Amino acid sequence: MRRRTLTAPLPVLNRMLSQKDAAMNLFTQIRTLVIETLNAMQAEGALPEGLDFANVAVEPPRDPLHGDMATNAAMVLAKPAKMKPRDIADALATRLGNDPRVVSAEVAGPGFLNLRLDADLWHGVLRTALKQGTAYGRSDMGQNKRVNVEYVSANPTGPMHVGHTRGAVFGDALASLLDYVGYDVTREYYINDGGAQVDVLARSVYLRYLEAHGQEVAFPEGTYPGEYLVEVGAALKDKVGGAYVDQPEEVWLQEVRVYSTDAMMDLIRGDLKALGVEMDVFYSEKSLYGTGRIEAALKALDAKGLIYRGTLEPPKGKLPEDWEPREQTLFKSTDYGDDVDRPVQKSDGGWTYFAPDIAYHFDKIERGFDMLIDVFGADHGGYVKRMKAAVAALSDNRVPLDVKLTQLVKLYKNGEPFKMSKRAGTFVTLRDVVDQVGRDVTRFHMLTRKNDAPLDFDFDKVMEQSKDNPVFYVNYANARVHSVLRKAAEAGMTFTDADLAAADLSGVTHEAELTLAKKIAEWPRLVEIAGRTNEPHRIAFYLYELASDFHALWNRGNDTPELRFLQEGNTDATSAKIALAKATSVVISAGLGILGVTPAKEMR
RNA sequence: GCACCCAUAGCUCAGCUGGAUAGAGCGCUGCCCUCCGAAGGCAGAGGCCGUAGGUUCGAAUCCUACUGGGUGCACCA
Repeated sequence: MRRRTLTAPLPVLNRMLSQKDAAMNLFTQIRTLVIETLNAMQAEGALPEGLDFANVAVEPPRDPLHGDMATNAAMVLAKPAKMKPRDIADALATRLGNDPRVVSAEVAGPGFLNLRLDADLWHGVLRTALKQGTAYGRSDMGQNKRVNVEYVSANPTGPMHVGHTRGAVFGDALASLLDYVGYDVTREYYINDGGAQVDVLARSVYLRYLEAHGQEVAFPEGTYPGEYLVEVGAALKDKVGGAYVDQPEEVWLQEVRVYSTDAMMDLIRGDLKALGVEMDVFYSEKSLYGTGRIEAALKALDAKGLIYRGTLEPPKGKLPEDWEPREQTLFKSTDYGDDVDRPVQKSDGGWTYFAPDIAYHFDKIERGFDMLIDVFGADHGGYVKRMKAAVAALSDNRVPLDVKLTQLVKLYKNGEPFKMSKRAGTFVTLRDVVDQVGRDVTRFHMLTRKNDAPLDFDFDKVMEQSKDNPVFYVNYANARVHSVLRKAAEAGMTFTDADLAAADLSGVTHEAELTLAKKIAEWPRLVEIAGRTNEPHRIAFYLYELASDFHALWNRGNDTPELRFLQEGNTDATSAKIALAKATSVVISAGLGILGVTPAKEMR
């Protein structure tokens, strides 16, 4: 059966190869062809038995002049097969050349095999994109595994600021990306409402409450003087009247804590909404206290012999002033790759912040997730190892935890650094950013950099309508497609995607057109790479390249009328050209959808 | 002192589970356009991928050691 694939007619081949790969990813299709051919070669004795084809790759060549796709098969197999790479490559080339999809197969360099593919394959890609719409590129790579993406998790002590914004956008895009490649994704926010910072919040709100009662108040060190608490204090006054005035903390602290965190979470939910982020779960840290959850998690670790009483060595090189040896309850995280064991209980018997975090991740494991992802700010980098250790220990290495760190956002205004200072009140919040530049621009721009690289955000530049601005450039490409569709309709030509998918595309042959089609063919592959690496920024970069190829073709139309999408008075030719344009738009829409950006149909 | 992240063109950055002559934008140089297919186009110069070793048929990519930057380092979250 496998050998027959070499001589089977094209439609049969396509059907056979497409079943598993859903026919969407041309690269995996061709890779399958290569593997099948290698199998056939083994059966014929042209290759020794027992070779591992896992490292055989089919990739786009760096230089398009080399062809459409390249495979490293000969080089990877040369050693285990005890053959010369050229010999394998030659034999493989001859056989692949017999496949109707392969126009030419040439050996190059040290043993690369460069393939040129029949133009109809690229046309097929366009048809697939038009038929499947924004589902084109979806993958079953995730096998419906359940993944929990925890992101934002800002302390409920104030509005979200720019740093949170990046984490929110990144986490949200990552979650969408994973959904797109076939994971069952839960978006989750961990509310840090259990620690001492909530007491600080409560006291700050209390001061605003007194202020609402006409008292003169001062905000000592260690309280939050932010204006945003004024209305919370006033609202508290409306609720309880003068009940807490001049009362000791025992009377009001618990109540005000709850009241304040609720108010802050309302604020944060509003911020998230403004950014278009919708969480599936808000998980309260506080809910872990006094419910036995923390104790249960630590007991699970204890059962594995990972909890003990001990005294840590002082950190070398930089001894804290008030250092003194202290016996604590420790988690033996060094068994799982951490540098030192970590305390879970303070000397006064209370939990450290790490304890509820362990319990929280234990809870995620118990909820049955196959994979966990935490998105933290880069300043929490030192926390990664212990968290991974805890998850590894609690799940017996079954549940992988990937921690993604987001680097700083540096703000600029017209090229000048924009200094932030909480004291001076120039504290830039998520709302400031979204209100000024809009949700889409914010989201896209936040993803134009790898998560662990610092990001420049210039309020003016991100709004610029020019090629220099990726947000604009990508949207502009999409707008141009829709402009063509509108113009075509004015000229009496309207096309549904089904019309376009059924159109005769044999006229789409120009190099600039095929370049664009090939870029569209790369989309499913790119998505899988981005999904595998948990790197949504790759989507943004790809979209920029796709837009660039589209604009290049568009510009060619200025000099070469045959390359214009709109061919006056020629419905057939126009439908083929527009199929290409619309397929581009489909991919842009799919990509922007993952990033959480609304594709623009026109520029204003 | 230790750990983690980073180091690629003058600047800001991409670079796929290791692949061919390392890419993009800005800036620079030259040419073209100033046409609503508009918010420019085309071309060119520009690189010891921080340094030194190692693994490999093959390294910007993996390993080791350095150098330089960022972050974090017991009872704060």
